[in-house]
Amino acid sequence: MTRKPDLPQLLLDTALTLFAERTYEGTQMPAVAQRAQVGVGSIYRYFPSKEALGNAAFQYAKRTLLDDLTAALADGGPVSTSREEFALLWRGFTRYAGRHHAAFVFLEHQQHDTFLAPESQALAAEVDLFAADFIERGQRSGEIRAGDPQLLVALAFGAFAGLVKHLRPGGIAELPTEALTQTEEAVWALLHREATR
Amino acid sequence: MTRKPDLPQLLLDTALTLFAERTYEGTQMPAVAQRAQVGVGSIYRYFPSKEALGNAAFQYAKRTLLDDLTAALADGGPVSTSREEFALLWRGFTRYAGRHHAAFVFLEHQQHDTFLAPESQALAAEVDLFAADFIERGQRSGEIRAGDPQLLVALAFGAFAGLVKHLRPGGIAELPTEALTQTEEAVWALLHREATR
Amino acid sequence: MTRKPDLPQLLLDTALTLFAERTYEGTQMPAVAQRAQVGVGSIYRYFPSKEALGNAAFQYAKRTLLDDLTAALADGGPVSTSREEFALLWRGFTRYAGRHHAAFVFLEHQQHDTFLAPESQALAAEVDLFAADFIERGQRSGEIRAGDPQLLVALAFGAFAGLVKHLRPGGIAELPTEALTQTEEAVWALLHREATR
Amino acid sequence: MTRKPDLPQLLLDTALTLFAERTYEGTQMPAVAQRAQVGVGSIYRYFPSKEALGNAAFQYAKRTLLDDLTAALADGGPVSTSREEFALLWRGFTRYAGRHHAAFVFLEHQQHDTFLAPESQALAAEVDLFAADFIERGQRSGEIRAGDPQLLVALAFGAFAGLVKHLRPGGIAELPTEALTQTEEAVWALLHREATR
DNA sequence: CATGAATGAGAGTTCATTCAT
DNA sequence: AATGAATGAACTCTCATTCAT
Repeated sequence: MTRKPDLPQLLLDTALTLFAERTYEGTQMPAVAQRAQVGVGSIYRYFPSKEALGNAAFQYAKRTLLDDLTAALADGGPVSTSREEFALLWRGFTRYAGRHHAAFVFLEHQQHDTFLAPESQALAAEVDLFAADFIERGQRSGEIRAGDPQLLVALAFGAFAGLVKHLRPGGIAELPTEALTQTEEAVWALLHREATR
Repeated sequence: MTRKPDLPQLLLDTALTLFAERTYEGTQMPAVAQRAQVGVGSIYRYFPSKEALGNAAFQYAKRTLLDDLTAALADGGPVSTSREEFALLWRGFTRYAGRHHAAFVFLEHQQHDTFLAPESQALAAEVDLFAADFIERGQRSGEIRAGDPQLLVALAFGAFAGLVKHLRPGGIAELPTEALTQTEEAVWALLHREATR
Repeated sequence: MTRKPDLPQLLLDTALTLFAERTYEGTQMPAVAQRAQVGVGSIYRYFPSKEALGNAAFQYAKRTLLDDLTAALADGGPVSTSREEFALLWRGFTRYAGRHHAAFVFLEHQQHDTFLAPESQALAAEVDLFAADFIERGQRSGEIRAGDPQLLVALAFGAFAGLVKHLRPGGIAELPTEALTQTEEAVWALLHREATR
Repeated sequence: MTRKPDLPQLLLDTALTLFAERTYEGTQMPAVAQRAQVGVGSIYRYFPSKEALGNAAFQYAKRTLLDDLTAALADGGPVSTSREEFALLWRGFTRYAGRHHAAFVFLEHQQHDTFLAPESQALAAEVDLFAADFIERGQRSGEIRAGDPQLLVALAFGAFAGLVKHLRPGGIAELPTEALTQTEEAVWALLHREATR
């Protein structure tokens, strides 16, 4: 009975959706199975435990985000300013939040410490470093304001998360292009070096 | 046997701490009891259910935040610009995040829908309206950039939340004053009307 | 604060009422206290445990029944036939069921074994013996049909219990006199020696 | 892991046994599970709650009784007198009380109001109506004494219940045939129209 | 391979009982 | 003597995990 072409992936997606909706701890394995139209036992063929499923989902979400951001930079061709690079990253973010809404929401849940394995945490750090690198380069070129790069990442990322949370449940797709552009500029202002007031 | 001077309050604080640490769903009633040095049954004398405790904690957190923000404005004396008002609000926020760290972290958890009663949601909306009002006035005076006020609130609030999350577990108290000022300016830039780029 | 003239008795009555309404096991000590307008602790001043209260209530109910039956016989003056004696007993029963409705209902609950002390069981047996004695005398005089006296008691008592149960919640007081007389005759027919058919 | 051929039925039987022994409220779910040699969780696969189990058991008991009575009448062939019909009903009762002793005892517990759903109560009424119909026909033919049919049912049913209660724990099986016949006649006398005294 | 009935540790909740006031 | 807040064992119910089919 080979019904599912890629069961592990289906399970990951389903889990992500439910985790986003009701939290990791608030999601039951039978619920995942039911939503995926699969028997409970089948989950355990691919993931040894709920914790493993949670970590796999988390890692999948983070990795996909990293891929989308990297791809956004690569596809955008060479850029000469941080503002231009930011535009590409912004596109990467919005694309990711649009296409993997549940994944993004899940990543933004503040509390993963209960089940996150060191490996997952390392991956999370990788994304942060990727963003911090962008900040640092911008600071060196004078385009981005001074300060702890990680802190600036946290601010910008937090603002973007606030945006997505605010738009829920429709997701970022619902926002008109104009408003999205305005928002992009606001977040860039957060990073941009400029005498304010 | 009235040992605890104010058990309901103690329970609220304890619950908030644990909710911040491990999520509402990840927190067990016995754990709350143990942390509060109380028997499990005692919780149920004051809160009819875990859900009730969760809502009470949420409302307490939101109300306290609203109070701190209101107080910050009132104590700051009359202000003539949005920037000045923002400074007062910023102080209100940092004070709140410093003193009620767990409460702030809990409020920033993205997923409360599983247990939040309408009453709690109404209170949450109240805080949003309070902030939106500040934005609208700033927009009318030309100091704050155009756009949906609620969305701008979401951005600024999200940035601040990102900051607090980043600083965990030490909390905002650990941040040097200078860095805090820089951060304040960055978030203001997010809101401030000014041609960027 | 001497508010209650006879607290133990009040508690017994209250307990009996609740036991009748919701079973011994279904009745909580706080519920008894509340109904009696007393603090929980006060019950424990007079009854060391719920079990003790249950037994005391049971014994009180049985003893009262025995008293009422005995009194009915004594007050009725000397009787010469079993039928006459039965009439007196019937009056005793109806009076008891009318005045101590809760007590009667409680006694008729089939399952007391979970909490009944040997002492209480002995008292129950005493009532049975009292009734069996009446049967035996009637059998010797030829007025009451042959058979195990205890079994006949069970039948007659069961019929009466069925009556009271049927009349609930109004109790036996609601039954018109005529119907009550008919019922008395039916139960007597159950005992009376006569070739049926 | 389908070990039990018919787990729901097994659980119903087990529950009935324990309810008869120690009351609905006095019976704990783990006790049911243990007696049925099953894990606690398994009960909840078939009955959503203790209350549901209680109602299912009650309904099963009542329905079985109704079936046995109906069958007794059907199997007995056509009858011409109420006395003959009563004999068949009596056989139905004794058979039921013999084979489903626990069920019968449970049904005779006076207090089911705490957990009985309207549906269960309706079923109970159905049995009463069945019996009342027999009474009414007998009254019309002049064989059964005058009076409220339901009340007469209550009397006769109560007497039979008293019998079963008296015979516990051996049950009706222990009673010698002769005594059983005598009892049948006594209960018939309760119903039969005849000048008593 | 996939399934879902079965399990039992553990979560939420109740309640008999105690004891400081 | 009376009270009722406090307690925790025990109860009802849930759910991650297993395994016979």
